Amino acid sequence: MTMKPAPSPKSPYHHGGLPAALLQSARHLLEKRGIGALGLRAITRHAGVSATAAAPHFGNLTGLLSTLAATGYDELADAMEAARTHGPRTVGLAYVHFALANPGLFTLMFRSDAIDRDHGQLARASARAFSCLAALADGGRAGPPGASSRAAVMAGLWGKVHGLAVLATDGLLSPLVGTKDGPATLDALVAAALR
Amino acid sequence: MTMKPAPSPKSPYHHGGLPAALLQSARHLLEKRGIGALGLRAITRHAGVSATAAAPHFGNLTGLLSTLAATGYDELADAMEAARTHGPRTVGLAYVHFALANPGLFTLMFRSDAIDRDHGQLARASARAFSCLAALADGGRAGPPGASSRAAVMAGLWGKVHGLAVLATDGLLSPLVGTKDGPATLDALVAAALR
DNA sequence: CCCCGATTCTTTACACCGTAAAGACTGAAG
DNA sequence: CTTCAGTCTTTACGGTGTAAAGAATCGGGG
Repeated sequence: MTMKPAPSPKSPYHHGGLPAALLQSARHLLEKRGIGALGLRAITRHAGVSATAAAPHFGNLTGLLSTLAATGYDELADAMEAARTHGPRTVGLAYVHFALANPGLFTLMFRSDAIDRDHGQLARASARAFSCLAALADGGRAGPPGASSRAAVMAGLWGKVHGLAVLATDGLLSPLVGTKDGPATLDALVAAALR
Repeated sequence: MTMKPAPSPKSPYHHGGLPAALLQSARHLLEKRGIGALGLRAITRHAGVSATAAAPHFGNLTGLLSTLAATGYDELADAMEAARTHGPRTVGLAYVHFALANPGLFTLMFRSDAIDRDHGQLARASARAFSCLAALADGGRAGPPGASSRAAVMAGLWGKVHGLAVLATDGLLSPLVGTKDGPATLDALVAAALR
């Protein structure tokens, strides 16, 4: 086996880590200039390669963005699993915190017209993230008095958490912070709403 | 005052109701072919005018889409106000029902990178729709034992309703219907989750 | 060692997009 | 009748995603 030769930045051919570099450039543009700046030409330009250099690795723009969204779902699942050790109530907070920490990526992960939900890597990663929520819903289900179906409590929990995340990242919750007798920060508002 | 001459479809100039016709074409394309098909050229082509005919009325594509989104917020506010007479609990259902009945329009209404939230007509209409939810949150607030702040119950209610609407229109809730002992239809799932 | 196929990356080209600019046409007011 | 403001068309420009063909490089089998 040959040691990886620490990609020399001078050679124009065989970049060495182009896929990772493109994903990094895409994520950088996504968070710095918004989702509207996520063009194939902008990404490749930022990575210093020609406009069609992504095709051998990702096929087309949708493939690249789907792979990027997959890494987002992986990170989200990791965050939720880590939060589960701090008690089940904190995993909803972890969901919203991930969205607020990576607003562009979170938005991309739910842009069904920009990504391909059948993309292998993306399908696997999103299934893992969603199963975290399902496990949480099962755990939080009380005895038989409520008698809500598994699907209903899952939808209710996911809906509330996801809605708060979407509204918060879109800035639509900001008018509610700082109001009289209300929470002073977005985090506090979300935490209070999740009770 | 002169009677409006019932726009003759033969004269190429002075269409008569171009703004309304363009909005109708846009909405048609939006629901039939998805939000990705909402291009200025596609809309004007469908309306039978040249590609730049929308500029005098809407300025640019963002202006047209913002106006379309404004009509969506108006319809949503109407639906919620109508539902309020059937008891406060049904207005959340009205929110989700509107999203499911007009998935493309609902998606557009929250695409902050495709519309201009400062657009006059849009800002007015969305403020009206959001104030309906605020009123609902105020009405549903129980006595002092809960002691949740106004902002917190507003965020919780809006978040849950909006999250269910978004997940449902994106098809992410469909895998939950028809499961063992679960609701058989999307509507039933949403209604159960909103309890 | 050499060569050859597979892979990576570049250049070129094409169709499409949003929209700025300038011209043709129309309705109405003076 | 004249004029003017508003409407719609044509043309043109820079931008996009990506298909196609060529140059450069790597890896493995003679």
